[in-house]
Amino acid sequence: MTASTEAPSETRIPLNRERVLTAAVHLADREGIGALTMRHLGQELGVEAMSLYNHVANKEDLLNGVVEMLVSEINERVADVPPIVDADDWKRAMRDRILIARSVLVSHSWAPQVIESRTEMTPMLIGYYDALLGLMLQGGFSYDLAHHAMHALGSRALGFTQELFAPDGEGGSSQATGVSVREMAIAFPNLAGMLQVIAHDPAEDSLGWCDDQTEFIFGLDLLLDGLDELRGK
Amino acid sequence: MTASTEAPSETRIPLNRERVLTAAVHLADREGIGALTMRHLGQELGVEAMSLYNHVANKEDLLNGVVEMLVSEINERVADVPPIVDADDWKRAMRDRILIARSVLVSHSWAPQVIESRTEMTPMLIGYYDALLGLMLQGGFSYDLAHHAMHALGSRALGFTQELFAPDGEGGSSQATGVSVREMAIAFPNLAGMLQVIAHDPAEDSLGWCDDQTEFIFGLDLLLDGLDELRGK
DNA sequence: ACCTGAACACCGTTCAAGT
DNA sequence: ACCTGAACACCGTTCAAGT
Repeated sequence: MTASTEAPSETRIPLNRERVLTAAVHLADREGIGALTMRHLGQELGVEAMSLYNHVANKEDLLNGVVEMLVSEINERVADVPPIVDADDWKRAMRDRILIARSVLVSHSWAPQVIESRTEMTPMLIGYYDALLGLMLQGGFSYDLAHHAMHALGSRALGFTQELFAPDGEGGSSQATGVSVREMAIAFPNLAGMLQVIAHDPAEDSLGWCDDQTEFIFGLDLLLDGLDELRGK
Repeated sequence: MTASTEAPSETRIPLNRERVLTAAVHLADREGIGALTMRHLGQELGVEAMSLYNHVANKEDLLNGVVEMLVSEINERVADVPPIVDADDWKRAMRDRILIARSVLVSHSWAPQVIESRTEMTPMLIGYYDALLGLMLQGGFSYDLAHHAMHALGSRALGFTQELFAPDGEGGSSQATGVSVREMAIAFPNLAGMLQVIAHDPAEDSLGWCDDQTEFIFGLDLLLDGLDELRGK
C-alpha cells in the first residue's frame, strides 16, 4: 500500500505549527501584515485555508504564535549579553539587551502593532521581562521601583516605540493636510521654525532628519539615566 | 408639493459630517471599536451604510475625523492652562496640558489604538504639538533638544501609553498561559518574587496593583525631569 | 490525523438607480 | 444633493465529508 504513493512523495513535507508560523512571518515581512490572512497563508503553503486550523486554534492564536517566534529569537540572541559585574553595571546590561531586541524587531516593521494588539502574556515574553527585572534587582532596585520602571519603559523595553504618524512624520509633505507652507507658518509657528532650522541641516544623520535609531536611543537613555538616579535614593 | 410630506417631518435631521463623527465616537464608546463598522454606524443613524459615504470619504477618513474630534476637545480644554510665567515654568505647563489630554482620552479606551493607526497628521494634532513645542522653546530648549524631546515622549505627549498586554497585566491569572504558580516561581523567579511582595500590599493604590494613572505620571515625570536637566546644559 | 469544499455571517466599497 | 439596493471581492470560521 505504501508503494502506490511513494513515487509522487516529492517535497510533501507535512504541515506543522512551526512551519505555519514561520510562513506567516515571511508573508508579513514580504507583503505586509494586511496580507496575512488565513486564505493567503494557506495558499502560501499550498494548502486550503481551513487546513491551518489543524495547527493553530484561530487567527488570534496564529498572531500569538508569530509574536512568540520573534521573542524567542530575541531571547536566544540576548543570552550572549555579558552578565552584570556589579550593581552599577545594571544599566549597561539592560541597554544592551534592549538594543538587541530592537535589532531583531527592526526587520519586521509590522511587529510593533501586532505585539501591542496582543492581550495575553506568553511564556517567552514573560521570560524576557523576568530577565530585565532580574537586572534591576541586581542593580539595587526595590521591587516597587523596578515595577514602576517596567511601566515607564513600556514597549521600549522590547526595543520599539510606536511612532505617531510614522512615515513623513511631522511636516515633510505639508500638502497631505491641504495646508500651504505659508498657512502653516502662521498657524503653527513653532513647528515651522523648527522645520526651517533642522531640515536645513541634513549633515547630522544619514537618514531623513528623523533617525529612528537615534531618537530611540535618546529616549531610552533619558529613561535609564533617570532610573539610575532614583535607584540610589 | 411640500404639504404632502410636511406631516411626517418629525425629527428628520439631515445627516452631516459632524453628526456622523459624533455617532461614531458614541458607538465606539458603547460597543467597542470592533463594532464601529459602516453598516453598524449607518443603522445607528437610521440610514443605509452607503449613505455615510456622502459625508465621509471612506472608513479611513471616518477614523481620521473621529481622532480630529477628540483632539479638538483636548485643544479646547487645554486653552485654560495658565501660560508660562518664566522659563523654569515650562515643565508645569507641559505637565498640565498632557494630563488634560489624558483626562479626555481616558473615557475613550479605544482611542490609543485608533490614534496609533493613523498615518497622516491632521491640523488639530499639529496644533496640539505646536503648542507643546512652543512651551519648550520658551523654556530655553534648542530646536534640536525639543525635537528629541517630542520623540522621547511619543504618545505620552498626548496623554496615553499603550500598555503591553493590558488587562490582567503581568501575572494576575497565571493560568492564562497554562503555567502553574509553582512552575512560574521556578521559570520566572524575579517576577514571582515581585508579585509576592507587591501584590500583598493592596493599601497603596485603590485600584488593582497597577494604577494606570500613577504609572503614567511616574513615567511622565521621569522624562520631564530628565529633559529639564538637559535643558540647562 | 490531516485535508477539502461548500457554506455562513460578516467586512468595505462600487455602481446604477431612485427622489 | 442625498439616499437606496443589489452586487463584488474580500474576511474568519463552521461543519460534514473525504483520505
